[in-house]
Amino acid sequence: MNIIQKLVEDGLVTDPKSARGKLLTEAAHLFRIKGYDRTTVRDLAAALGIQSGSLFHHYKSKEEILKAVMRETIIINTSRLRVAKSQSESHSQELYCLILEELASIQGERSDALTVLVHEWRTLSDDVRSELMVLRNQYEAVWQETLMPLHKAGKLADDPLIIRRLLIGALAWTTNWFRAEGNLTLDELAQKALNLVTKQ
Amino acid sequence: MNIIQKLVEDGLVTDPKSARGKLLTEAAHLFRIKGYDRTTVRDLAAALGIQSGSLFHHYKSKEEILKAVMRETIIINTSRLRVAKSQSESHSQELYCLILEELASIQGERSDALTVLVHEWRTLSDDVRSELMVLRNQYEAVWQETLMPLHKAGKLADDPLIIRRLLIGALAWTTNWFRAEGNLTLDELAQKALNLVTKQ
DNA sequence: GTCTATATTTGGATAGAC
DNA sequence: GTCTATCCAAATATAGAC
Repeated sequence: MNIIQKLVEDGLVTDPKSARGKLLTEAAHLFRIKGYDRTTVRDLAAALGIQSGSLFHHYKSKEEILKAVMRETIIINTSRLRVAKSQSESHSQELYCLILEELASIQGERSDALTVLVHEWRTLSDDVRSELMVLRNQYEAVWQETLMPLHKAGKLADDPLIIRRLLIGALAWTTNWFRAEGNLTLDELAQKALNLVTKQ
Repeated sequence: MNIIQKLVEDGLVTDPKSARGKLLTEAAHLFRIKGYDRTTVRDLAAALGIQSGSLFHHYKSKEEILKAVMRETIIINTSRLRVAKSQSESHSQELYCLILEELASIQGERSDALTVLVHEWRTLSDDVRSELMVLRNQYEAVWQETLMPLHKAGKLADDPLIIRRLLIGALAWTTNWFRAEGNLTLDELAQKALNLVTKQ
């Protein structure tokens, strides 16, 4: 069974096939390409083929929609990281898997939601932001659990917190230039990023 | 004479002390902390101590203000890069200077405008974006003039285009975590970034 | 170069019917 | 769960006086 199906069954995320799920998918897409502020509730409703008033049956405000998009994205991606890691046999390989998985999330079919998460973070009200921060910290903890042992083994180019911070930016930015159709594959890119942060 | 004074005299940027210059400085600041879309012309006018209608004497639309902020930022920072490089005696040292200078721009007194440049790029209309792209390419050319010889000398961890792309993201992201008051200095951070992208 | 006053549009959100 | 109709607030931009 795939990750999302399991999370749906556990009641942690919305079923993408339900009305609410489609709303979130479409919202993520529009928020990504137009930006949250420039996406109107009328835009979103039109994309779903319904009237704007109908949206408020599902969420009580536009920000609630953004919050839901972000919350579910973090939950899904944290699960993806955990699964990706679990198949590894060494910490080095774990790190490669984490990098590849984060790149895949940024470039893949759920790229909309993850891009929105990065771009619209400051758009959130303080309350919502700190609520979501708890989840983000869990996501980052998965990285640190791999980076710290590597650092202790002397295999990291710098300390884990610095490495991760530089890596977040470098990987997130790929959304602005990497294209799957190009002559560089995702695996190759992940390998290049791994090379930069580990000692040879 | 400092860089900005020279650019003002050459008519390339607006004098920061003029009414228009103050407008741009304040706009950069508000666009950065609130985002372009959430900054209203009334916000901007209030911050300047004038009425909203008065803004349109200087620029004919809100987007023209954003465009001016970005245009001048790229011009100023391209000049800064060139000056920073010119003091170097080797390509390696040049690269260090470029990294440090870009970090300083992101963290320093002109950080507002540069942050806006990165964050609001997609906010621009297609026309304005391609107009500004010409200037951005000039900025990137300064980097490539240093990176390519280093690569030919076998001192770069990967090819110049990849290195620069990963570096852009890593450096831009520092705006989200680096604080000058912390125990890491900008020079140390620049050195760490340099270490990652060059072969030891 | 700034003010006042206002035109005009657009946005988020609500209420009640179906 | 969606529709229709609409309220209300907020936003960009304009016009003409000073």
